[in-house]
Amino acid sequence: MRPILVTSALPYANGSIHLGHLVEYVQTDIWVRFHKIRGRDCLYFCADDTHGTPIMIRARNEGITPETLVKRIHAEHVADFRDFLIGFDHYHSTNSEENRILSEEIYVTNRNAGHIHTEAVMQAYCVKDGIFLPDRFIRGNCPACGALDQYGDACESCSATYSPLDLKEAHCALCGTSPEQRESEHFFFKLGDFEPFLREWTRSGALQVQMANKLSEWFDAGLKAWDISRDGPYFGFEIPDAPGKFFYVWLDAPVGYMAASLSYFRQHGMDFDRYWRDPDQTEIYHFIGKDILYFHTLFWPAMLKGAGFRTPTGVFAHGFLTVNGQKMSKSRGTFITARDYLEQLDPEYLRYYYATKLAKGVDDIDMNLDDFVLRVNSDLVGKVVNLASRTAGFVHKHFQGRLSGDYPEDQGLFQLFLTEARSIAQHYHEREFSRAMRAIMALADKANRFVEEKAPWALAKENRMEELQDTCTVALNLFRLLMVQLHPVLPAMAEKTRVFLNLQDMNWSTTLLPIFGTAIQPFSPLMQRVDVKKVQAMVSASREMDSVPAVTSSAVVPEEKDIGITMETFMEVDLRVAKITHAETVEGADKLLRLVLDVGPLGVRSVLAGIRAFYTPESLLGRLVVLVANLQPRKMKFGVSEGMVLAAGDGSGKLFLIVPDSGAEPGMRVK
RNA sequence: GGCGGGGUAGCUCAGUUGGUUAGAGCAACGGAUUCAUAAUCCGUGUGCCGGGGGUUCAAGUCCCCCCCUCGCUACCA
Repeated sequence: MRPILVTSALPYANGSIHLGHLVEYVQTDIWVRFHKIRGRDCLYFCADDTHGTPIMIRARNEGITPETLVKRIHAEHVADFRDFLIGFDHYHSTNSEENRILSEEIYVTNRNAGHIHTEAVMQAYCVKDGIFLPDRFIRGNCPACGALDQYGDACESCSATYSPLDLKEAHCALCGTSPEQRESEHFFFKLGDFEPFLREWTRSGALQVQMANKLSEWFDAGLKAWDISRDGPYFGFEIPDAPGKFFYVWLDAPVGYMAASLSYFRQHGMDFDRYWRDPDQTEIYHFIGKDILYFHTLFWPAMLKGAGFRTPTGVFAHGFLTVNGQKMSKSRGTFITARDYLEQLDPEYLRYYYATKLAKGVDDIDMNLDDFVLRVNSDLVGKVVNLASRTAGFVHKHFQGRLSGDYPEDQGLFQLFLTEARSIAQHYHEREFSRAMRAIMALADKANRFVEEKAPWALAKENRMEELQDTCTVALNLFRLLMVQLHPVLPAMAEKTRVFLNLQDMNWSTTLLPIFGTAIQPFSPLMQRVDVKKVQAMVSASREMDSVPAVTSSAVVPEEKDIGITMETFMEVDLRVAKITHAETVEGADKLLRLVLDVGPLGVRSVLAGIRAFYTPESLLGRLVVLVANLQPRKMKFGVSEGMVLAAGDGSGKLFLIVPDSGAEPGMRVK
């Protein structure tokens, strides 16, 4: 069996790891651990993706250097991964000497082979900030529909696409000044040179069929040269023989896989070329999100090919995570960071839950929080742990913690578990984790049925000691097999099991023979049930974190996403035109007026508004106002307020109601 | 608007190349049991398989149209 090298996509050093990222790291980690406990030579590498404009800007905003920012985030990421039991052999950084050397080598070799050309490009430049502005860093009004404050490349209102040059009243998203156009020489990687090679490689079995299909679309559209340079100042590596020009972050990001391994190989006196030059000696697998397929299945293999390196054996894409059936959302409290989770819950709950959902396809997976609690408690605590919990007591009470001297008659269960282990292993290998979990739980059911049938509690009463000990010995053996099979998913619990049963290890092969005649440790709970309250606490903690800067929404998306709220976020506020049908002062409240509003199809609302000082009830009757219709009802001293009426004010206390133009009807949506 | 994925029991999902009365886990309900972290065991499902057409001896499974939903995307990686 050839050694294998495995990677997960590099998280961008611009934000925290969240539950969406973890789908990938958990998936990869399970796969890696599976190979390791089967005795396969397997290494797992990853790194922080550290370069690019967003990092540079964020560091500038925080008044620190990009290096300092990147270092801080690195420490945070490493801690998150460690606590989620992600077992990297090495976690590196793209802002490293190894990465610079390799990036340069890949570039220079490709350049010398004629795969790089230059071309003048017109680009927006902000004089005040002193940088060229990526499209997403330019805001202005849509040239097509006039919508205000749109990005430089497309209008989120009317869907028009355009060049930032066409944007009206274009201004820098950072400082607000209007950018000027400057011409600049850019470097391009001639992807088209590699078309024959890529067409073949993508059909070589390295990709899932869905992904290969997607690629054929891109081939049909034609492969265009890739702009790989950015003008300084830019946080990244300067391009050799091109002062002031830097590698675009996506050029050196995947090289981070190599850099991480190089750093590790140097520390361990291992041969880099054996892995990265010779496809006959080793295998290389990349786990990625489906959003970054383009980089990993076109640019990356082409760059490697052009530089004389081997190409990956396989690229495995997974889908996105939804929570409660919807995209993660800060306002719903479902944008949950790794740390928010860890502060309340055990990482192995999540690892197991993801395992029950993961398969080899690219489908999105849903984390339904109610389902999460029920599933983990029922499967892990109720079925698996319970097996040990319900039998270990007898072993200690009656047999000084010793198992039977010989392995007893067990109705063929041990053998059955071993047979099943073969197909479970196959599922793991094929990344069909959900099938593996189902198969394991089916075995756990069988083991519990066995205990039920033998009724050890009855045997104890009837003083049938030998049968009692035998029953427990069988149950604990079966428990051991289950825990070995779950080891890739639940490494911490597997380790606790190893200690509990006094075993040497929890590897796959050592389970071929049953244990007997040995002593076990007293049973202590191997896992606590998921507490619903903790889940709720996690959700509300996440909701409170509204003000934190947005981070990228999937494994690696390192471009320009960090500015402003999205249209979707805005649309979550349901603003409606409402007609005041009744207004009155509130007894005992000197600032409030009670308004009764007609909101058309939404019915009638009673709202308490703090505008008594500026409006008399009589003056409001029949007027139109704007209501926040989906605000949670607020219980106040003077009654419940079912929404909020919008008013303008400068903070000094004076308020002016926002009034819809004539013609608007109650119930109309404001947008 | 484009592309892609979904729409199967209350929930999460399986359903191979179309072929016996459509399945699993969880939940629910009834019963048993009490060793166990109220765990376990037995039993219980008349589900317009999103809708409408069509192909076929036979369709959840193939073809066409439509609806809903999710994600991505917005001549760009």
